[in-house]
Amino acid sequence: MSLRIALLGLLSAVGPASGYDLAKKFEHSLNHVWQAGHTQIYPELVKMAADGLVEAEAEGARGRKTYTITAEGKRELHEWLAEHDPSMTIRSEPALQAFLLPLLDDPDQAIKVVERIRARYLARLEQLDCLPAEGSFGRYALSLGRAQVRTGLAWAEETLADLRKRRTPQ
Amino acid sequence: MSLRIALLGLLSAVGPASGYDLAKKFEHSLNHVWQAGHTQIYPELVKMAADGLVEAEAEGARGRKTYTITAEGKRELHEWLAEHDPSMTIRSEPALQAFLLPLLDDPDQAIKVVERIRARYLARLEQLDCLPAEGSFGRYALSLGRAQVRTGLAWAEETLADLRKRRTPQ
DNA sequence: ATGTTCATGTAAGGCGTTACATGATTCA
DNA sequence: TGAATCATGTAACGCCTTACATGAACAT
Repeated sequence: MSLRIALLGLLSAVGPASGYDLAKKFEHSLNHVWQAGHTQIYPELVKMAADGLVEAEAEGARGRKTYTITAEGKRELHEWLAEHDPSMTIRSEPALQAFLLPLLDDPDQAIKVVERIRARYLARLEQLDCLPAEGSFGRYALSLGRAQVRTGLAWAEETLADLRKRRTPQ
Repeated sequence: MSLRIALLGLLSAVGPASGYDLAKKFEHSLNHVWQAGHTQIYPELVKMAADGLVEAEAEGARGRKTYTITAEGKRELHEWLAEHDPSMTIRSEPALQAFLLPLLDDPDQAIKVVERIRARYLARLEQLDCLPAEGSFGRYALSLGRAQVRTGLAWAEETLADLRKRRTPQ
């Protein structure tokens, strides 16, 4: 259901757009919040049009279809935002690897794992830092996303220090 | 694939266990890292047994089946931990709501949304604080999980302060 | 002419959620 | 006897990923 909401939110924020545009926006502005590729977005827009949440406008150059949010779509969006209790479901592969770390007897191996996690967080942080302020629309989510990644990075640094201390007790 | 890994990790850490046990462990120790209910776990264990990663032992009382990790299972687990580049895929409903906040013109409405997010993070933090040290097996993941939740909570507090300032400019 | 970007889709298969369904054991 | 807990599963449906497939327009 949240994919719909994300699409409605983008349409509401940036105005009419094609599936292609929305896929780009996803990558550049919602990336740290929700993920979806064009193969998920195109069919979903068709369903949303069938449900009256968006309207497909006349095709333009290169088969381009422009979608616009409807009043009904805006209503659904606002209702979700105002009423929906956000689920705390989490599936984090870095955290799963962190969970499994004690299985590695060799501290050097554990260090390698954490170094890889650290590199991933770092790359992600750089990616977020390059995001355009973008009319500052996504500012709240961006500050949350950045903080979360920085937290992951800090955890990695601390854990590395800890593991290195254990490796060389003296 | 990660569900398998999580199950192999638990079996490796706590020894032979039933699907029921594993579902409980999931809830009490992997909760902030990965989520899965018994309806996902039971069929997965059957598949894993077919793939030779675990062995189902004789049935006990009340139809209980005990699973043990095999050498092949341990190999897969260690390989994943050592080689797998963790995916950064994230789908966070709180963050999606944060993203959409600027759509609300009324600051009071925005405040309500953030207050609900804050309450959810707070509840989650209390839940984590009640977790048993549990032989401290999940210690690294727990510290990461706690830090992540605290970050979300801090974001909510800051955002509330910011929104309240905007509401009453004087 | 060739490569890149724009633009759209389908299909198969796996992962995840919710609802449904059953029955034994233990404790009050 | 009745309620709670232990213990297992199936089915339907929806969400997500990966791979496949097509073609127009534009820049070099």
